[in-house]
Amino acid sequence: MFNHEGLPPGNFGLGQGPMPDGSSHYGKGGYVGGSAPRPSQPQPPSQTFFPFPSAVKSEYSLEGPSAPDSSQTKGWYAFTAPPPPAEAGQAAAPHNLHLMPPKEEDSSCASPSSSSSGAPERDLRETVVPEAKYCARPGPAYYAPAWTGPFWPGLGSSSSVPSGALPGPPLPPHPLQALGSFSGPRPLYPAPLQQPQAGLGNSSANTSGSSNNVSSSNVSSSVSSTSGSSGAASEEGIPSSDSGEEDTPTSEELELFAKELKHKRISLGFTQADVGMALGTLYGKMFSQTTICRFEALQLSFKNMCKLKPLLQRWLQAVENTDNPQEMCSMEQVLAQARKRKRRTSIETSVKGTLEGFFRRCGKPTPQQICDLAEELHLDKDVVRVWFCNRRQKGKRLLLPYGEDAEALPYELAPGTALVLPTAAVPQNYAAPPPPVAPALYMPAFPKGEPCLPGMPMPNGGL
DNA sequence: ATGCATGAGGA
DNA sequence: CCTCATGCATA
Repeated sequence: MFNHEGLPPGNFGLGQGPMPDGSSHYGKGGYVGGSAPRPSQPQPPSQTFFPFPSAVKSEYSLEGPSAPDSSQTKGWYAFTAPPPPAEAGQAAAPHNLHLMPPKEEDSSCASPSSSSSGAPERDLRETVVPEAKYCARPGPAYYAPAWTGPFWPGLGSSSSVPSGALPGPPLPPHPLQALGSFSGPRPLYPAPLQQPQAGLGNSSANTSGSSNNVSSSNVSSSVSSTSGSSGAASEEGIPSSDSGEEDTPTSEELELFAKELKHKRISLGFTQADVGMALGTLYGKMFSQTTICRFEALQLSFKNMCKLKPLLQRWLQAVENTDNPQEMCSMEQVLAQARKRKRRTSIETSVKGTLEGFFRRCGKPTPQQICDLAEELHLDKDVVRVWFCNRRQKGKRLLLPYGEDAEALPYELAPGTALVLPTAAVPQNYAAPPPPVAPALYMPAFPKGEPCLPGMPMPNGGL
């Protein structure tokens, strides 16, 4: 049963790739272990590597019910000691999973027998943009710290960071010089609004109105919390380069802004991570490269885009008004939360195909179905559940043209109509409907798309 | 750039 | 348990 013949395609060459034996990437030397690119010699202070407190043990003992499959990763990051990959069994990779429908009935949602077929989801993604744009950064930003609050290195200024709550260690002064690669060090930080960066609790912005309002003496830039209902309150102290609407911008405006942002960012030689950190200095709320990336690619929810836009807008202005924008971002994240995070599971392509197939038929499987599916696929139930959550989330992002009539795009398509999800790096244009990109069909058209289970609430309606 | 994960908040 | 915002880790 375990024919794990197929190594996940694509984990070779890539420098940091996982082990070629397909045994997933657990080992990876561990960060502590030292295989990590620890700068042994003087290096730009970019990547500060912090030693993980050996104390951090995973309280998550893996051992789940399932044996380590090539595809799963049950382990939690135990920084201390990467358990030997029980490769032996290697099991998994149930290629021929017949994914039986849940014992009981349901032929409704299962039986994608034909599925497996490699269904290369987006693995063969086209654009592997060689990030030439990512300038001067030696490497990926490791560990974006949980935004530990604003920190303005050089700025002796008032930066009265309301750090009252900042538990984190004081950030060491940064040798910005390293950035020399850029123009040159110089004081900057235009106007660090030091706002009571409230919400340190990550939930800050979610549904409820975010509380990021930058209230500083001068600019009361409003981080319009478009999110909630509030929205009001914003004012425009900021003459944004392009549309400075603080309130719900239109899709086009967002799109435009995203482009502008990206363009300027690149022009100035900043990485997305830089920008994310810069936001931290300006607002106290830092964002990861991921988020910035998604913003630029318009891959966030409309609401989210609206929320972030003001922040980014302000950043743009800041860099534009300063002599040395470079420094605006020069900070390094210094530490990370050595938190235990479940190791990222690497789901095999074939398995993904199966999941995808299932998803087509049923975007919202019942817990039971999830269980069954998990069993079939030899995956953890949670992994499957999360997969569906993420898939749904992705589906929304991709299918919804933002704004209004989004409900017209149900997940389930006409039977037989293989949905060509614009999965790839299709920058979903907010305004214009994304052009039919290369047909990235993952699965052969399915036999039939039956509705999910009887009581299955299809997501579309409830969007 | 994107896949999988986490966690707050909401039923 | 879901949605949503977000991020680490990876490709």
